[in-house]
Amino acid sequence: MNTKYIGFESPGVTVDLVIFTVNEDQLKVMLVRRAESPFDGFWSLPGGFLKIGESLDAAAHRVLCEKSGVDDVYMEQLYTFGEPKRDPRSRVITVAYIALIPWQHLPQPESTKVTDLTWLPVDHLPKLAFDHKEIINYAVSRLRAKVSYSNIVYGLMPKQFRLSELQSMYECIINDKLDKRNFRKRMLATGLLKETGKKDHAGAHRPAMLYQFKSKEIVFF
Amino acid sequence: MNTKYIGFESPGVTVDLVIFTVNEDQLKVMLVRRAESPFDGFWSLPGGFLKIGESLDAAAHRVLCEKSGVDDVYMEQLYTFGEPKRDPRSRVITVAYIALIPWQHLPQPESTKVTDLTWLPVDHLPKLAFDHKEIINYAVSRLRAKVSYSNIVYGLMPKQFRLSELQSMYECIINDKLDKRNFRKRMLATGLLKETGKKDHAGAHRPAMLYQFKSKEIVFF
DNA sequence: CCAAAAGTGTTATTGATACACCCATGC
DNA sequence: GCATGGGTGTATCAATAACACTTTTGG
Repeated sequence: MNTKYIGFESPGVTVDLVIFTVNEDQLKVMLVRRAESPFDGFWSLPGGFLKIGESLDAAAHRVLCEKSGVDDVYMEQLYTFGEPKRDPRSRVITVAYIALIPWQHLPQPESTKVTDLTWLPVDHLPKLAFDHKEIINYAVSRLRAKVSYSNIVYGLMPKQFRLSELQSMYECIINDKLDKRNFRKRMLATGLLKETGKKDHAGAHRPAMLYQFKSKEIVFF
Repeated sequence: MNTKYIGFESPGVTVDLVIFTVNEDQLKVMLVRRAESPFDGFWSLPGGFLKIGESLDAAAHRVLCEKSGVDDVYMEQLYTFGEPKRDPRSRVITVAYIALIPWQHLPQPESTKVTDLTWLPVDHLPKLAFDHKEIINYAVSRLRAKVSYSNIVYGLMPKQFRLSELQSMYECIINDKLDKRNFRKRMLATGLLKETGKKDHAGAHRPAMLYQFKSKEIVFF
């Protein structure tokens, strides 16, 4: 207890992560199964208590690595949720973060029988622990908004990709179809992409040029 | 101390307010003088510890009322700052809020000898307590950005105003001149304003039509 | 040779910008 | 009657949106 501030008993402080990926043309979020009361057995956001001496960003990175096995992804603070009753046990405020991971970069894509971790489409979520659905909804709206005025999708793309893959990434997130020619024009006009020179023969048809982002920087349009 | 979470000693949690107003064609922020160590005598943001049972928004409103004497103003959560050493005494994380108050609505506009409260232009701040200058800079950049894609200036205008006053409000915030005809065209095109029918004879010359916002709602363009 | 995704330009519309003069009032 | 801020319209430019066919490859 923080003895310097008598009368202001400190709430617990956690970080919770809304980790997005896109797979099977769906925007999905990572959830972990709770193994204790309250909300025993419910899906919840990955999170944890802030450690003394640890910055908020560091705590978020720690949780990210623990649960996803990856680091070096796009992450930003989302919002801080502090309703008094959001945790029925005691006062806990949580600093929520958004993280983006390309599906291809995940160590174990849906493999093995990890039943305590899953990826669910954001538009069909079951009942979740605490106020986590509210947090996810807010994160989704932030992501959807930001996609339209920044190159934040960068965080969800693999190193190299076809323009058609980039387009369907946008389409998954905003849940709408885009015109192919206008999309390509706009993307190339940003100057943020470069051709790799390589072509992708993976599809069963005409090979596509592979592109990559010139830099990791997220810029606003 | 939160006995349920042994090993995760809780940091203190505060809210800090970046309260903006515009006066003398300058964007200003409210500062209060600290009367204790650390940073004794320095200017700092109004703030306070979160009380048990109090939501973050409620705490922010409480501080707002205490310091400004007004309620019912535009307020939004800004960001949560939690660097381990931001308070040299002990671990404190702070949830920062932005609030906007029309200068005309302030109870005591620079009156009396309140030497422990002041309004300073955001572009010429002295050294402040803690990381408060960083918080203000972030708040200013958020406000400047938001002005360009929302009607957030609503929060800084009195009930009724001339279009020229609205324009100079924009100009103060973005620190740039705007074209009068284009500005009026754009503002009226939003459909958010209505004429009051009244004319303002306060100036020494041709009276101006007074306008007001149709609703308190903040909308994005 | 056929199915499927890759790739490519032009036109129309809309919104943003630049710009200068007359008007109404208080003094 | 004059100084001052109030009030107005048009032409240009830039960005966005709509739209369909040919090309290349794998099988």
